[in-house]
Amino acid sequence: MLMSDSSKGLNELHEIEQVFKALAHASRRHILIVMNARGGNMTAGAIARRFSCSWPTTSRHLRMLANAGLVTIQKQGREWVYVLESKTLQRVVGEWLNWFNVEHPLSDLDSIKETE
Amino acid sequence: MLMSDSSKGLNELHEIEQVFKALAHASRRHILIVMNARGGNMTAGAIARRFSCSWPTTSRHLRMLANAGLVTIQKQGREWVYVLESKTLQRVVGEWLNWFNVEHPLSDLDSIKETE
DNA sequence: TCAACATTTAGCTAATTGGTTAAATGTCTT
DNA sequence: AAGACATTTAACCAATTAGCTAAATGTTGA
Repeated sequence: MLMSDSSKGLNELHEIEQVFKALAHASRRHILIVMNARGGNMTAGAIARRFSCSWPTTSRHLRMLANAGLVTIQKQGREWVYVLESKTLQRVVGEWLNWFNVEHPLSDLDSIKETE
Repeated sequence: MLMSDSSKGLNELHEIEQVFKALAHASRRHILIVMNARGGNMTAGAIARRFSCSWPTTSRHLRMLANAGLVTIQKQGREWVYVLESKTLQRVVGEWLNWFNVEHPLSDLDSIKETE
């Protein structure tokens, strides 16, 4: 998909937003860790059985992870297989974190007016 | 402070929880980025002036960042200087993220049938 | 086609969060 | 001591979130 620099910037901001919101809840972080430990692929049922909350609640957590791009879904018959997208997780969080490694010239952000 | 292994584990979980909750809001991530760009030290006023929301709102965001250990406070006269703790940020988020780099022994369980 | 299965979606409520304005706390200057 | 200054805390309200139960969707197999 072609897009302008500013659209790309907005999309990146949106991605960061979705990812950090998804990571804000302990259950969702836990789901990612469990999926990772089990090789990155699990059915919804296998995930839901590991948690004490109801299936619909886990289902919604999974949807939020999917919206953030941290998992993808592959329907296989009547099972839905969730696939951990650890590359996306690494990229989005890692790149954000990297801002705090680099020396940034003051002039970069100094002129930006916050408007939120 | 001395503590048992399990207490240490609980404290680490608590730290992760606080940090990811703090990072869940765009304004708080923004505050960290601005502080970093300005060298890691800013007064509450200098921070608050950059945002369009009211001072008490920014003040609360700062308190949440402080509770997570991502900033510390140094009172200097009538000014409160906030200090970015980028080491803590790097350590907590980086170590969590690192789980998704490593091959975990549990992934051997992948071949074991889950449902029973 | 019917029933059992795997899972999500709908609809509701309780708890949490983020925003506001007004009052309070503590410091500096004269 | 008085008043300006820097900032937080208190109290309140609106929006969002996370949990639940019940109903719906789509799949498999007799």
